[in-house]
Amino acid sequence: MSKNAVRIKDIAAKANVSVGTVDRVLHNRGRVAEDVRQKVLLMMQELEYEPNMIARTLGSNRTYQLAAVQPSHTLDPYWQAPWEGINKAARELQQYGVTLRVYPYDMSRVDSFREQMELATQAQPDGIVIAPLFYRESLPFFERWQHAKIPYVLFNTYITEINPLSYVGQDSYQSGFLAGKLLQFGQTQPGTYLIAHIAEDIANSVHVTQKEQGFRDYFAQLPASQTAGITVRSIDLPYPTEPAFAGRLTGLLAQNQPVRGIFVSTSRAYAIAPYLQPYAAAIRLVGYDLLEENIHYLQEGTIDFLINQNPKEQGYYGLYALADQLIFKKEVPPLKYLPLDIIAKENLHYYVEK
Amino acid sequence: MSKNAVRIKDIAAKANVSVGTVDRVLHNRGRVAEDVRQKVLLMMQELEYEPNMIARTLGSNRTYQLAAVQPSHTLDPYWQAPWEGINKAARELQQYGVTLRVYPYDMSRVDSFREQMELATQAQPDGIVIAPLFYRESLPFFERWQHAKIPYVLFNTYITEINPLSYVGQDSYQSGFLAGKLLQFGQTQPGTYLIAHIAEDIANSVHVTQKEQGFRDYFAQLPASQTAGITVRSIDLPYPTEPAFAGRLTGLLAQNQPVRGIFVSTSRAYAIAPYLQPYAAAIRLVGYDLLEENIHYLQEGTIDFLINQNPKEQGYYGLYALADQLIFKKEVPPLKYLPLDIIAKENLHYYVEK
DNA sequence: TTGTACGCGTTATCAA
DNA sequence: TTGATAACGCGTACAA
Repeated sequence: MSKNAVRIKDIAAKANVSVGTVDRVLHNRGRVAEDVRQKVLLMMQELEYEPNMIARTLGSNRTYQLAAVQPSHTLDPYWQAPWEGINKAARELQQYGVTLRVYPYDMSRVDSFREQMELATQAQPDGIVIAPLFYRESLPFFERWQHAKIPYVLFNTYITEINPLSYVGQDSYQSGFLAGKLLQFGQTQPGTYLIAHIAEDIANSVHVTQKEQGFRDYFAQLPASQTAGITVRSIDLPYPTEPAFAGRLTGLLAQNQPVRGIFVSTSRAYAIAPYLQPYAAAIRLVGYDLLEENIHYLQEGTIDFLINQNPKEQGYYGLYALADQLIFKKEVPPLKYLPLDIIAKENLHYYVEK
Repeated sequence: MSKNAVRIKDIAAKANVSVGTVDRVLHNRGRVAEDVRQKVLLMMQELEYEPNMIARTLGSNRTYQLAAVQPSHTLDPYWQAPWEGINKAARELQQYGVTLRVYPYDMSRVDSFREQMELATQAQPDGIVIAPLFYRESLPFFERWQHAKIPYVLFNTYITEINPLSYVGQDSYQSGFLAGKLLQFGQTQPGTYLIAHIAEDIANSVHVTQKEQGFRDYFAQLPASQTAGITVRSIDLPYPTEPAFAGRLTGLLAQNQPVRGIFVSTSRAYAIAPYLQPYAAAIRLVGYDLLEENIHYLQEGTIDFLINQNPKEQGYYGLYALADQLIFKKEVPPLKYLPLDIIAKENLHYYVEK
């Protein structure tokens, strides 16, 4: 052991009290005379006491029930990754007495969300990680948790006006900005750049709005010499399976001013890719996330870049934020932005491996 | 605690022996009858015993002296990051009894390398992480370590023909390939693409050779329609401070066939950037690593992309590989490629923050 | 308000 | 070749 490990016992000796007393001031359990308290506190500072977390978790038989609320990973492929990240963290934290319960909801049904949130709340966990895709429906639960002093961590979707322990995720605005660069970079011809929202309820999704803002701001900040003849448009598309989808899309592509690039604001770039194949490299396509379908079109060349939001890491660090707070008593940053990885065909395999 | 945690005591009871005996078979300490040994082993399997690492490290007062050998972070800015990563890991591992000693060498002096390697070896550490920039001079030490059964982990620079516990770093070939894409992407005009080696002893550096190979292969795999009129050349430049440097470089830029892009094979893109400023965006520049000088030119626009080799993570995971082997008895993958992050002005701030 | 003693799961020592 | 038993540092009843 690091030779100079200061123990609770050392403080007790130096302060002429018992280890029980030191323990009480250490955890503010009360029942200790003020003057004694001060003396112990002083000794702790002098000796630079650092609690031994190993011994602490071994000694206390405390367990921590953590809850995770996210869209079902069996219903939507994107949510597989966060689910894995959360479970990976849970396995690592098992030896610290952590048990995890996941509450998956159907992201196409608000009532499913509310139902799972209610279940998670009823279980009275010691902490909650949540991807709050439904804005309005989330708020009342946050209030209840705040009142019950249950720490909760947001991931994937940021919601202002509330005070989570932490938010773990990507900076949507910056990712939109970056998408703009990837579409326009090296292109000199005039034409149209599209941002496509596929089956999104934009009004209820801060997320997508921020991406669009970033995307538009990229073009706005370009020098005038480069923006001449360039149009930026946003389009709303229905679910890819709807009959209207194909018609709407091909209509857009057949317009007078040629389309130079399309930025898909969600992970559904694969739905657009087949329609771009006839245009070969003439229309750039940038989207999000390493779904199997996206990977396919990236390798094939129709999708030029994918922006990876590190979904697995989002889940992983989300749960760890709770552990840092509850178990390790570390300071938890209120905001943890994960890097936006730019993935091209050539560096793809690094990401699919892990 | 996970209620059904099987303890050494449970095995002892089920096998009708004492915990001492179980401990002996668990660690192959010998001094135990073969039939008893088999019985205990069987019980362990039946109960699916998983050792409690927390209790183990608390009980054993073992300490682990680890050594790190890398170029001095005060002499070359690149090595600041790995140094930080190693130290971060060391801090986290402190409570597991890990102490770290760093042996920095002057990367411009072979004798300094040999000297520090000798010191590290003399200290008889329990494990070593090393960035072996000097190929030939490393080999004899690896042999000594192998003989002394000291596990060692390579990072940053891969050396074949030896058997380290693990290599942590980037895939040089792929990064060269990727650099090719970033230079050529979206460019249609004919011209020259350069790969510049600045003050590199290429013969003794597998590293750089692999980068060049990847770079050339990128252009080789392009469809013929895109490679017409394209030349790929490699150039060796002296130290940026040498008088010959500027002359050589400006001579290259003034040639008949216009230069479309330059790929700098090391972290010294900043040395070339000033000479490209007159050409504005006409010549793309791609390099490695987030050094302060590189960041400056990236923000300013002269450098288009930087490939980040995750140097901090290299150090961090390098040390952790040793800990996983020695302390946590986890399986250590022989190869851990870190992602090649593509960094543009727009996503820069994620990387400088962390 | 304070101190004592035992338990957490494992390692390590020493006696049998 | 075995089995008790005291550490490891801390939490926590319970007694004083």
